[in-house]
Amino acid sequence: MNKFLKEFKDRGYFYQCTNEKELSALLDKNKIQGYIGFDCTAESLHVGSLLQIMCLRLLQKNGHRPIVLLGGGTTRIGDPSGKDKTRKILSEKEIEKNIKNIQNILKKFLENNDPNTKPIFVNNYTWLKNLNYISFLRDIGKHFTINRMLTFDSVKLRLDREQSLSYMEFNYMILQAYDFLELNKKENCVLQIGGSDQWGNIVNGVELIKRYSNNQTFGLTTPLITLATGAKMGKSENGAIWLDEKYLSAYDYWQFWRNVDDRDVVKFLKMFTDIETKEIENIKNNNINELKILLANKTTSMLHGEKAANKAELAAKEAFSGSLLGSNLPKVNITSKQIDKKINIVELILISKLENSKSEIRRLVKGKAIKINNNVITDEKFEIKKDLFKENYLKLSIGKKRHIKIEIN
RNA sequence: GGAGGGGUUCCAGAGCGGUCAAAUGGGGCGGGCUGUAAACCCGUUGACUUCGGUCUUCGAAAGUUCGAAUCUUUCCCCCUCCA
Repeated sequence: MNKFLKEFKDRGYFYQCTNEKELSALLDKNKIQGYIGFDCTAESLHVGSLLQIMCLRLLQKNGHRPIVLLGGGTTRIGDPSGKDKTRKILSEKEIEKNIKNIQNILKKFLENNDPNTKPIFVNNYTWLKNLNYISFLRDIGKHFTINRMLTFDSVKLRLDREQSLSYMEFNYMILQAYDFLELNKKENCVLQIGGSDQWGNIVNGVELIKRYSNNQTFGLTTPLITLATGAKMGKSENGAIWLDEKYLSAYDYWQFWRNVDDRDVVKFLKMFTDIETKEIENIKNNNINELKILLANKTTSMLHGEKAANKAELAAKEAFSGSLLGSNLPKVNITSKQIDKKINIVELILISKLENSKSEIRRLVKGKAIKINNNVITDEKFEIKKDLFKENYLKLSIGKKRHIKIEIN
């Protein structure tokens, strides 16, 4: 089997392929262009997209060129795959903003200087916006039969549940197929990778290209990743695990990986780090907590840089060891004036923005969840005095996992 | 187009004139145990509070009533069955 495909499987990325044998042969013979499309509905990507990104990196690692397709056009329509309801349609401005943001994140993972594997970023709006309805129907539409389209899950499931599917959404798969055709023509792209829910859309593209230009192309899908607990990956207690520092700090990102379920650690090392699979086999019986730290360091370095990862690790050590005060923790500033006004613990937490409900903070105090410099605060009227600040800052903790540094300036 | 059923707090789902800030389960949060894991146990889960209470919530608006999530009217939205 081809080296890329083998690793693709070893790492747990593989779910389905349109023609594995021939794809393997092609990859042995040529360096190719492969693409993944990213939806631009959200303002940023979260870990749910990380597997797709890793696929592109693997492609790159094997000397092939990744193409990132940003769905500026298709996001204006909305993919019905896996959705019960029509999504709200975003404004042009929002989509443009999202594209920029998402592209910046992807660059962190894919940008390099090798002319052969340097990623190509394209926005399908550039070709979709100019389509002429009549000629599109004649050239492209004639290759699709309604009979077949109705059998695809994205359509079938909606119809089975008698949930309405607009004509606009119904066309989504045709547009995605057309994207593939366009990339095949323009960039000689012969492979589309996507999540398992994209299978129907991908197959449509492969078939369209076959009929339209008689070129052979391939589709490859990745499985839906579920956590050991059965939950979908990507959400945490505090919301989505964003890949954008603006929405989730490097420290919190590191914490997300540090806190994965024991049963998921090795799987995630394979999926989300560049550590060679052989190496992972060798170390997989090491201390589980060491492995989690390794996972957190690797994933965080990849996204936020090694420096940020090291800092997060150090901060975590300080936060959880209990002895040090945690100078590397995320910090919130407070003015000397604010303290002179005699603020209490509730107000301090409000300032820290860790919580924004006084009732909730009072509840936490009652539950012995609040600590200042590792000492439990039991009185909600506890006054914040200057002598609590050692070397200009104090450590504020909520529960076992949330720690920050409050600094006077 | 005809006939029914329904919209309740993060989700599912009970309540069907006062005892309802609203059962129960899930999820979340906190505590305990531990390893920043899992499992388990306990507490908590609208906001504000001088901890006495106060204010805002049960699709939207108006009304009946001393009192409404609960009754009436109109409107909006969903679902099921028939055509």
